[in-house]
Amino acid sequence: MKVTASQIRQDLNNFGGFGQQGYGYNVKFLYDEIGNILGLDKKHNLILIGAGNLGQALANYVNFEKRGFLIKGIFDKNKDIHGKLIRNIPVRPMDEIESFMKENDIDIAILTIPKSGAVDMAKKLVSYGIKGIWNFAHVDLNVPDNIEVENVHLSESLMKLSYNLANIQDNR
Amino acid sequence: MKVTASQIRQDLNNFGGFGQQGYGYNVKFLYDEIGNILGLDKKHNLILIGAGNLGQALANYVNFEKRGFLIKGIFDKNKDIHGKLIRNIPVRPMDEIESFMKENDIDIAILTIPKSGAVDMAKKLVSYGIKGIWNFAHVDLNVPDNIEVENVHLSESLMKLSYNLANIQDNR
DNA sequence: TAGATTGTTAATCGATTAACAATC
DNA sequence: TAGATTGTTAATCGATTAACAATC
Repeated sequence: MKVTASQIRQDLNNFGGFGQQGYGYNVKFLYDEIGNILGLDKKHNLILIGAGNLGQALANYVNFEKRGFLIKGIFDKNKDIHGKLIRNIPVRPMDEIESFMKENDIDIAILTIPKSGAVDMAKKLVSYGIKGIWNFAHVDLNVPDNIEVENVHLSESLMKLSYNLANIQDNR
Repeated sequence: MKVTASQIRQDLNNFGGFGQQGYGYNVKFLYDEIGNILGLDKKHNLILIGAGNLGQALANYVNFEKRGFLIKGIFDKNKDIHGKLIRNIPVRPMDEIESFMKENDIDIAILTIPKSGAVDMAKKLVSYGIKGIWNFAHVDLNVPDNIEVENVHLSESLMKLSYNLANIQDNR
């Protein structure tokens, strides 16, 4: 993973001591402890905004559920797919988001809509009481400090690959 | 963007001077120069390995083409979708990858297959002469130093969001 | 006791920030 | 000339690495 032993010990020590000097780490225990540090012991109810290819891909990804991230509702502005089931969850119209959030104790929204509508949607979600946004739209959202935004900017990732490809001979 | 003016000037200075003291930056010129630094002036031919929801989402994303990343071939192991057109590109069986790569001057592969097959596929791609891999499988690939790998590990991203949500009150 | 491994302090390195010179 | 803005050097900060103590 290109991390030194020293780095791992330092990192772990920010959260406490999880091993035994001279003996080692209990891998299962350490794994669970890291999960707790990351907050994976807590359950989250999510909604998915935007049921395009990317949204559907995320909805179908089972491993998130294993980690306690439960997709409760799916919303899209396209009328043609309203009622369509994705992993047994019906696609709902956008104007039901507010009531759905209140009834289902939602704290995270996955944003997989085009960037044109993303900033406005983020504002609305905040006003409805969202706590975190997993943002796949290619824009930076402007939200209050107490709302967590985690960006997945795929175009930036691809440009990083591009840069590294163009500069291989310099690096190595 | 939570970057200071000083930081931007330092960063740009690693590549040269793009502005005029006392006057400012020519935005269009700077934008193009940054594109050149990132290697966006170069064209790349890509193949997509794995035509599931995520693969299809990426194939349908037009903006990559604008930046010079052209998806030339799509491959999947599922026979049922062989021949299916995604943005006018037919899905091909996996065993055609090698010959296709040679005939079409491919330098980047997008890996959107389950992690079980990803490590082996990466090895094969390297042996076929791939230069870069955009890896969406939830594993770390082990490839030679001169091959660029750019990882998009969505589960890590979600865990970061989880951690930040669990620790908001501490941070702010 | 010797070897191995984690915890913790100190040294080193690199990135960010601040300050100021150069220039329009 | 005054104000504004970039380029560049120096100071500060934080993260990585190295060294060693503690412990099995």
